[in-house]
Amino acid sequence: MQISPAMEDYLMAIYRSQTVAERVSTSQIARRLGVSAASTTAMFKRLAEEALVEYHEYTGASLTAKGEGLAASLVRRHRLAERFLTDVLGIGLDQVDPMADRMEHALPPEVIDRFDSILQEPHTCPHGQPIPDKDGVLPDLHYSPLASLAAGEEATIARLEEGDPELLRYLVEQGLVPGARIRVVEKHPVDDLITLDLGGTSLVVGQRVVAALDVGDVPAPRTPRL
Amino acid sequence: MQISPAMEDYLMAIYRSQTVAERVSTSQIARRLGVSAASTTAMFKRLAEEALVEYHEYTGASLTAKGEGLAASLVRRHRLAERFLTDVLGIGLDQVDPMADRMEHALPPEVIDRFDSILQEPHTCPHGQPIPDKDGVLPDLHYSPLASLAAGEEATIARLEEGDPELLRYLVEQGLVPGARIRVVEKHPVDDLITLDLGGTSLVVGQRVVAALDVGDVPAPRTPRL
DNA sequence: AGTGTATGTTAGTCTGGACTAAAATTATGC
DNA sequence: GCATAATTTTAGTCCAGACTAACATACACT
Repeated sequence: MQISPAMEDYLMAIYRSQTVAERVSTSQIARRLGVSAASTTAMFKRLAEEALVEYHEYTGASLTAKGEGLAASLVRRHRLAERFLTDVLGIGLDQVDPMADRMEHALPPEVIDRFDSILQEPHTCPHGQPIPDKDGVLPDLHYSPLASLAAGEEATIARLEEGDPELLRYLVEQGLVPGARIRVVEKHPVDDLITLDLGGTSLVVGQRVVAALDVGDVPAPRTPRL
Repeated sequence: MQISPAMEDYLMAIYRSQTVAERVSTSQIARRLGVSAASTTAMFKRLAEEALVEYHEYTGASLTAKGEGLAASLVRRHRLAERFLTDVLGIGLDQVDPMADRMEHALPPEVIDRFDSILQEPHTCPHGQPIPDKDGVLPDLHYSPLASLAAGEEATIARLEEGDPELLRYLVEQGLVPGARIRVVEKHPVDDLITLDLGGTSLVVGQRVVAALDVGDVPAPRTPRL
């Protein structure tokens, strides 16, 4: 059978929800995709028929090797599309995720390959999420959470969580994007907030909003070669 | 109501079939889209409900002003996508039409606008078909059919018919693409064939296969500005 | 261990877009 | 001008993918 766009959406959602071969629940995926739990159950069954997931009633599903390979290539496609949108077309970081959601199902493999080489084989999307390589292997990026930094420490922003579009728009507006250099001014353990200095301006954010990278390997956009 | 991808396909097909406000028949569109006549009838009705076409039973449909405007923007999107695929990604002329068919429904307006400016507002697709401008107005390109040339005359290829993928592949392989300079060696009126000289090699083609341009305005690919 | 709440699944429905087969209409050939 | 051919429309079906409402299971707490 053919893999439909809907099946691709579910596969990606499972891939992104599942940490090291854990089962993923119906409601988790339903929430992530904005879909009813009943629809998710139905799709879990279809995916199980295709041997893309292993599904056990009432206890969730996990990707098979086949499913994981496919999902990795779909995530790769999505993240390369995002990189292309920002780096080549100059579209804002806060706009590319929904655009890539729309576009990804329609991008032929040849186009993805061209994106990859034009962008010089990037290993992160513009938000800092890792891009699986052609064999589905994720680069390991050893980021530290912002919460792990002590007051006074400096770091380079490496990744933003993609969950909340509203929040993302705000962070981009404030300049808190991958590559930005920050310094921790103060930590507020009680309410889980943290005060940052960002090139002179000061900013208060949640400790889980961004991930910091404390080594020199900044995933900044490179100039595409054409 | 929303315009679905299927509706877009039908609108484009009608737009491309209809010469100056003529009615277009059910079977014409069915053939073009590879779909049954019954499906086309059903869609004509849906489009009529949206005031995108004027539909009269048994005698066909024609685009309304609203439908024509929308169709023009869809054709624009398709042809700009093709130009992008050839000029920026370096994909072969004979492969881009089906790719653009897949991609077009998923390309947001912002992306189309970026394509347009990166490509420096091209007025033809890579096959030489005109690209409507933002107001839906087609550039008039005054090409002469190949059949109109006499033996000995020279011309620049301006357009290829997109109908037959197999034929298109062959022509591209032979180098008979927009921008190529040719000379008519001999005309065979009986079997409707014509012998061309193409930079030293000789080639026999049908008289309606390509359109020739006898002025200097060659729609060659330009270097994209980035 | 039993019971209440969370979460999951089943059953039944809807919609868009395709199909085939049969009926209706228009076009064509003699 | 009428019979037949071609085209178009209708009627009925199917499938994917969503939904809601009702039922089933699992988990958590006393």
